Amino acid sequence: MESQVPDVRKRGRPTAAERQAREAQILGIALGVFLRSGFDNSTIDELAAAAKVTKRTLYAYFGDKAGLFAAMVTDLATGVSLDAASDHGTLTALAANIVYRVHSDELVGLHRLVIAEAGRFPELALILHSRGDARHMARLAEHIRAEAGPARAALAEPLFSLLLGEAHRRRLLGLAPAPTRPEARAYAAGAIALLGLSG
Amino acid sequence: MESQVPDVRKRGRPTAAERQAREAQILGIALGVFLRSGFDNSTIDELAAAAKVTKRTLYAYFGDKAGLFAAMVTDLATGVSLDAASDHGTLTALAANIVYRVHSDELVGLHRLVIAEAGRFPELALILHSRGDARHMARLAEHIRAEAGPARAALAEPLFSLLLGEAHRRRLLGLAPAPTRPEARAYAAGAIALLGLSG
DNA sequence: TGATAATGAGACTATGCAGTGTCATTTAAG
DNA sequence: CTTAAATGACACTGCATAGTCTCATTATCA
Repeated sequence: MESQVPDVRKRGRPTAAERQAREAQILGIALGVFLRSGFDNSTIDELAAAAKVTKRTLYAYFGDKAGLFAAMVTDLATGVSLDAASDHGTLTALAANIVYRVHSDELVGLHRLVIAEAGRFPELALILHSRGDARHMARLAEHIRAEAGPARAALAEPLFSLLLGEAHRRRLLGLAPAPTRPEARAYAAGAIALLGLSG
Repeated sequence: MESQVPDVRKRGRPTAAERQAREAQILGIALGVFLRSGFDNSTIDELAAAAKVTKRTLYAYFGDKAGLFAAMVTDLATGVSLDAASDHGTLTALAANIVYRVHSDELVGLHRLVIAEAGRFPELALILHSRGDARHMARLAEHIRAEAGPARAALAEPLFSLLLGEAHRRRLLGLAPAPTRPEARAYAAGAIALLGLSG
């Protein structure tokens, strides 16, 4: 799975751009490792090997294991909020998109990690929530305001809860696979209808 | 916190009843330890000390650390379903009760533990879900059938999702304290009204 | 009353792993 | 061209901890 990582193992001083790129690549790979094994069961050696980097470099970049983990979560949470910038279309389309993303293996895994380590890294929990759930609800509120009037904007939160729903709890527990696009669409439409937001 | 544990440290062969009682007591104490520190960060020595028992006894009872953890979750999940047997009153009362329990420190912590270890102990996730969420939804469905007709029994699942809602996600992330009884009641009433199940 | 199951106490082993130190090597920067 | 930053390679230390072993002791059960 890590075999397609370009082995740019090099010596000598890298340029600023190279260094930044390398850091980003390490974070991406660390995500994969942490998702597979969790924080405690991922070893520094494992992380270094997967990223094709030596331990020394990891420590130089991130200080320690916790630092690497924090950097990874922060980076990913930021990315999550960014890529959600595709903000056109109907409420239903937006909702379907949110369902699809929030139930994805990647985001469910990230949630699992942060929930598991919420005691050790409380600030990461806050970051994840504010850049994830809170953002999604804000965008839902905007769309509801536009399509159904400002009076109903308060329905954004319950709608979001329905978009996650029982299915998301099962996802967190590892009891169900990620939904397909059509399934996500249907799920979203059902939730919207239930709250009388269809028309 | 563990100081009120009766120090029944004894030698010699216990009666069958004593042994069973001791086992139950160990499981209860193990829950507390695991909730505080998580699975990986709880040590066998810590668990043994808290339960006022030697390591030997723990290994004799549960085989290994994972066995102790599994026994604890199973035991607690069973207890959860049992104590929910107070099954009278209105739908609103039932819902308020569910909200209160599901958002409690104990159950939230248990969920956190099982979510964190879902990879290592998938069967525990299933146990927790079937004896927790699934049971709650079934009881909601019964009450809805009785109060609003069988046609609306399908609303049990979305209702349950609303009863957890954003608040529960914040609980899992450690971002909010457990609700008080009145807060739970208000929360439940709001969800029920939203789905038009009030009258 | 004897045989033995069960436990306490705690030393002991084995292992895994975070984090550091050393040295050589390469290359960006000035 | 010179200097020093950055990295690879990897040995090494130190610690935490899961699980085992030994021995003495007590109480149950037949």
